[in-house]
Amino acid sequence: MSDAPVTLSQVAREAGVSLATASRAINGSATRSVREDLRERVLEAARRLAYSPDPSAQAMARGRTTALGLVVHDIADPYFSTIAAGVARAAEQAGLIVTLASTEHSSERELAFVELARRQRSRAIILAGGRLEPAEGPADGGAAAPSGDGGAADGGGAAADGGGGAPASDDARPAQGALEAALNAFQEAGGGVALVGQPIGGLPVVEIANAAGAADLARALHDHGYRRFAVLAGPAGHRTAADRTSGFTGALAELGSPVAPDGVLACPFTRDGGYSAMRDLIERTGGLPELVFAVNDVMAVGAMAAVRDAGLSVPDDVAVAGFDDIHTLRDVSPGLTTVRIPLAEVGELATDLALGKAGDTSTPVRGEVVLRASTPALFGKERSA
Amino acid sequence: MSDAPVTLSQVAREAGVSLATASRAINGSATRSVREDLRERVLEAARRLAYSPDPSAQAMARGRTTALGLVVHDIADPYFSTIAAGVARAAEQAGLIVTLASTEHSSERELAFVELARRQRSRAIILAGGRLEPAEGPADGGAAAPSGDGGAADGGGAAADGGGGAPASDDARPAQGALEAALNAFQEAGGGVALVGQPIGGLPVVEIANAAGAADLARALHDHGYRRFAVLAGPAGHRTAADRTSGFTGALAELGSPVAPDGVLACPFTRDGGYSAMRDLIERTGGLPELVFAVNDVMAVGAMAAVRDAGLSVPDDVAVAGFDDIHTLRDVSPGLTTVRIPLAEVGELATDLALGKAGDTSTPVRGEVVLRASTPALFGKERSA
DNA sequence: CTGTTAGCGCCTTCAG
DNA sequence: CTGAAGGCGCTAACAG
Repeated sequence: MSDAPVTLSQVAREAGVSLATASRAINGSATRSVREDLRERVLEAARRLAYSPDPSAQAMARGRTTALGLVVHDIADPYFSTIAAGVARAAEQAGLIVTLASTEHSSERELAFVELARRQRSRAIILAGGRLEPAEGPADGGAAAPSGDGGAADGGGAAADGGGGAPASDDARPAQGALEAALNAFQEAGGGVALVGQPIGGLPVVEIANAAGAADLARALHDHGYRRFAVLAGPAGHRTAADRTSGFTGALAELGSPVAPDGVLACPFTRDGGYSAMRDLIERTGGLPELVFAVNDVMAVGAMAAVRDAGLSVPDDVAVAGFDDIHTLRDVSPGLTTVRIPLAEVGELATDLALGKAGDTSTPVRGEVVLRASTPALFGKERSA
Repeated sequence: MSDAPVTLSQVAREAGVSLATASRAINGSATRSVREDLRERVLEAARRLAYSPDPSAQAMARGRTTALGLVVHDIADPYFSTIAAGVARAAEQAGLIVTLASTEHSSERELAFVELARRQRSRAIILAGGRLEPAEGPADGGAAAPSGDGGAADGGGAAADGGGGAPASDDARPAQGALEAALNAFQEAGGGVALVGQPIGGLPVVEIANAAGAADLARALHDHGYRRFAVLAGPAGHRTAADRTSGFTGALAELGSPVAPDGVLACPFTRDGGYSAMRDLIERTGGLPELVFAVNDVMAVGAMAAVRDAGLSVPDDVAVAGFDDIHTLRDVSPGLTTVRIPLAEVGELATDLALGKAGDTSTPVRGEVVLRASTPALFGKERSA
């Protein structure tokens, strides 16, 4: 069965019309219209021959592709893969092909992909995940903490959502600037852009109300009777982490239960980061706080593991809360209190935004506090100091 | 900053050579070679102008794209997203762009994507995820079981918005045949193909030793003293599920501890499937088995949730084991005994295979049994009958 | 309303 | 070894 791809001209010949007519019949030309019977004949011929247009040719002729670029830090991370699912769905609905780029946290790759998208004339590009401001490596605060079993070597294979922003420092600025420039160039070239997380320059962004969500969480926990908190705050310079941290501590300060300065621990945005930070907290003299808020679920799960490994219990010895409500983690035990972010919807929203189907700005996506067993209500009972 | 993409001819002009020479200098023509100084000049000009070829144009001129199609059932599923991470890495290394398709379990979409890949002249295509053998729908054994919190619906919500396709699928069988045909056509058209999971026709496949892994697991558990088992077997007709089930039960039969026929429960391949099947098992008269093997980790986690919701404990009342060793689930408590499949490597392997860099056939990927706290060794102690 | 004619950006025979 | 010319499949001005 030789299967040399069917071309439009073959369809035209089969239908007995000219190439142009066939083209117009198939993708309803905006300007010219085609007589009904002819169009029927063309469509019929196309169907018979199983014709399907060559995207590359169309792209070249039209000057723009049918591709939507999606760049994430790590597609294996549930945070990103859920967003990707939303993007995939919306893209398909829009008749676009999504090209995936998993940068593995390299901002160089990220930049390269944006440029690729531009010269490839992608219809739009979606950037999920934040950029770190300071140098790249130092974020890794503590040593990786292996869990009981020899886990797969995946050090960072955890959540690393959002995060970007610009700490007023002047170092490491170039990468950020280059990215912004590339994005702007892409946009000027007619491409749609959407960021997920925090803004860069004035580019369209699906903002996630990190601070507000964290503040809501703080208030809910305070209502539950918690007063002494600690925060596993993620790496310095990580915008998402910083927003969640400040939203949380800010709300508590207002409630009169401020978090002590040494109650805010910097650590990697990963499972291992949460694990080691929690371990440090446990080993510290002075006792545990009543509740530890990890700025994302994956870190929270790492923290819970650290608690268990220390022979302690969640929530009896310390309560734990996270952020994101990663679906795959829905059944950890005890159930993890968190702030649910509708990640798949965020992906769809970002797609619409990038495609200009959602206005220029989108309303920030607000999370919803989900209280579970990891943070039971405290009825007057106090914990050891 | 107007940024009309730089074309090759601009580079040629800048370098003072002809278009042809520029082309040859840049992508080292196989036949003709270019004088050193000229090539230098061209390369220099290209660099200065930040030239980068237009993939669409190249694709059209060369007759093949630089795209690698990856089609998975659901990119939000950690199983697939981990494979995707491997594919993304290998593809980047090979200089290919990966186009992602998340079919949401619709074999029509799957087929459509394969055909898209063909007419789009993708360099290669990777299909991950098992196809169902018999009919499609009946797999949905039990009703979806919501967990404590109102989680996102995850049960069967799949091909709901299938659009208005014509394909009146009588008995899903044709879909399988059509898929195979499409894949063959793609291959004959010069594209590389790689499947992940089980074979289809004689196509290249990265096989996962599901039966062997499950058998290893069964033996390990038997060594631990377990004798009475049940299996949450996934949907009927699901090849992967069936292989894992038969591997497990087969090994046990050999060991003299066969699983009773009614100890094998069909259910969806999802978290909710595992949950409801386990609930059924619990509500059944006759008591629980010592250990329940769910054919994948996500189901196992659902099963553990069901146990907890029934006021029982894992592993005190019943031990649970899964399959895959999903990284994100590494910290569930108690630690889940499972069979580790190096999913990211599988993705890389599949990419190499599809690109013809790994021979025609690959050796099956063998899993590794990982024993954790969900299946403690049984030292003579018996459980209620 | 339909057909003819240029290209899109690049690769690749062909001459020179 | 280099330059000129043709064509990939399709769309979009132009005629007719």
